[in-house]
Amino acid sequence: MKKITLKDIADHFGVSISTVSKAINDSHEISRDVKLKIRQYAKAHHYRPNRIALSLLKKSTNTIGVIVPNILNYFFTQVFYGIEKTANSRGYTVISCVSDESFIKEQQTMKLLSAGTVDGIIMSLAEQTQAKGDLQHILDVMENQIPMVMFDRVTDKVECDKIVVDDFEAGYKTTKYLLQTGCKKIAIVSSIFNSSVGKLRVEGYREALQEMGLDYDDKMVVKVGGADDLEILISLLLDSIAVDAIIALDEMTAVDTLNILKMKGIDVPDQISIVGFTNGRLSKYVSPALTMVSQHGKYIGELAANILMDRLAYEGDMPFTTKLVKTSLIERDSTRKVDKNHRAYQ
Amino acid sequence: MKKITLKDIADHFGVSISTVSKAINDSHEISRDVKLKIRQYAKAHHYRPNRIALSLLKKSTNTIGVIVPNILNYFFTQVFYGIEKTANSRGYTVISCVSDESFIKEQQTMKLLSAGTVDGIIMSLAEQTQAKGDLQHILDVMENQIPMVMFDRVTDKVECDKIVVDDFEAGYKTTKYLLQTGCKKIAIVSSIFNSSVGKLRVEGYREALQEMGLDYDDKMVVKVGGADDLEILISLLLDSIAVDAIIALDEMTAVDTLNILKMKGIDVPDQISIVGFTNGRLSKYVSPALTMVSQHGKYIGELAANILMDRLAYEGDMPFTTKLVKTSLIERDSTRKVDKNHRAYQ
DNA sequence: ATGAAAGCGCTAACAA
DNA sequence: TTGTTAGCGCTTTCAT
Repeated sequence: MKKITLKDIADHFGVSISTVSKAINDSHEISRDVKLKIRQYAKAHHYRPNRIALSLLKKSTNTIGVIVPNILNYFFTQVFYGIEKTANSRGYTVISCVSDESFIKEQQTMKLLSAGTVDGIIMSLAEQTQAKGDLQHILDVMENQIPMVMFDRVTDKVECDKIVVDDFEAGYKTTKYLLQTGCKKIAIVSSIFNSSVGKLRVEGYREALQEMGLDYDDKMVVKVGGADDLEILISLLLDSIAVDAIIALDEMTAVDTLNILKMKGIDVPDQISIVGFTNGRLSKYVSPALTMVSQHGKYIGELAANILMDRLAYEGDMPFTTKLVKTSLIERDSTRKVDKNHRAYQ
Repeated sequence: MKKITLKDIADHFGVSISTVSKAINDSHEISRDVKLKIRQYAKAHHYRPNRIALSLLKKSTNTIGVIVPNILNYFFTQVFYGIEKTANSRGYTVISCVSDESFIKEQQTMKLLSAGTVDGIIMSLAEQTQAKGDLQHILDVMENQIPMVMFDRVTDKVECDKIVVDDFEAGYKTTKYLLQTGCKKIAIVSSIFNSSVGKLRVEGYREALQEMGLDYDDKMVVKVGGADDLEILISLLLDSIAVDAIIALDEMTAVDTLNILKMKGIDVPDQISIVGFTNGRLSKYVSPALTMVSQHGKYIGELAANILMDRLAYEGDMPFTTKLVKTSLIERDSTRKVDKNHRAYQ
């Protein structure tokens, strides 16, 4: 059985296409019996109005496009999950694309999506794009009047709705927490030093140190690139400075760091505390279970989808908003307990 | 700037729409200079042909729909990643949907996708659908001439291309391996006893036992539902039988089981070996690192996408195929080393 | 070399 | 109550 259209039904009953259309849309203009037999026939033959034709006519696709940098990253998976669920519940379909942290792929994808395929876009910038700073492809989309929500990795150069994790506060809060547990020499291991997110966390860290009258030392911020050997970098760090805490800016690095320290016979958290970013699936299963910063990925996804769909539904203009989502520190066993006396001074 | 169409360009130059269309598509019918100025103008104004209009005309959307039961499950994330990458490289867009293991949601999603939105579908059945056994919605899609590839959780009731993990062999191989390491009392902990996948693994397990002349005991197969407390179920198991190996049918359960055994002061692997299914991100980070069965998710995704797109590109009919993808056992530290003498007998 | 017209599947204003 | 027509944006014959 081929796909059935209004025309097929019209021909079958010898009526006009518009009669069939009206009958199926339960118009009052159509007589009881005609309506009945047409609807019955349509149901029997699994008639479904062609969404493409509808989209062309209505100039709206009921579809939103999502571009995430890396779907294998649990944070983005969670965001995507939140988006999909929310969009779905409001009758939208989701086209999902992965930029794979590549500028070119992001650019191509934006072009594709802005060619009438989606009503709006939710995205987080690829690392390469952030490093490069070329955002023309995104500005083009905005000029095309396609509403967009950016989350997590955003940029000031584009005016649109944004949802950002309060990464500055997260860096600040985490550092403060470690200081409260009595740590003094806090290092950072970052695999995302090119992204806004990574930079903000480091700034928050810096602020917390400064507030306590501690010096910021560039050597304490270890940058790990794809090809680098984390073990060597950490060894170098530990050899030159008596570190007593490490903040890892992503989950994998946190776990890797933990394992490296364990291999070196260093006790966690007695000798060195570890806090990791992005509370995913790994952290609670390693031992000691890692204290982590949760970014509430699913919530961010829901929020992004709702903001976008609200804008799509709203006639007239809405000002752009930027929502700041706070992180939560999930205390587990890779950090010492907070020193009560010390805390009293805060 | 609003979205620009062929008509806008035609009006601007006082030519016909078809001239513009031809110019943009670099037709030889159009004169050098007209072509040049039109193309230039189009580029300057970011003209992009409307994909929806194209789809309607060509009766093909260059889009494939993917339905996975649970995107938070790393296996499915991997498959999705493979699909997205492959589809993209061949010029296809991916609409991704999550059934959330729900029959209703799967049904709705199928309807949506089959309304002309996609050229083909890749899917894995929701657990509820497998339990219920009602596949009408899927048969409808096939009747609508929409090519489909099912992977992992498939069904005999639908004729289409399929990719299945050789779960029988995986269960068999895993059991055999444990026997070779000297284990005799092997239990299974399953959270997916309703799915074809779960059943096949248990059958493979059974076969391996039988081959060695060992009895299959129903009590050795522990079924964990969502509300059940794994710890209690494992305690009950261990109290009644002197188990020396446990096969966990998903990664989370494997890790949970490991932690429960450790808490009970049971040594892994000396007292009890553990093998888990689906090699994800957790397994290698826990200690002892878990021996796991890898299902090659990304590869399955690539394969599914290629099979589907090959079929879409092919004129004339192709017979349906079912590919059986073998699993790999990744030996780590939660199992004993294979007993060489024992192996000699195999 | 350029344009007119038909048509993909559908809805909606307007006629009958 | 039913039908005719136009049009969403595009390509593709078939004139001109």
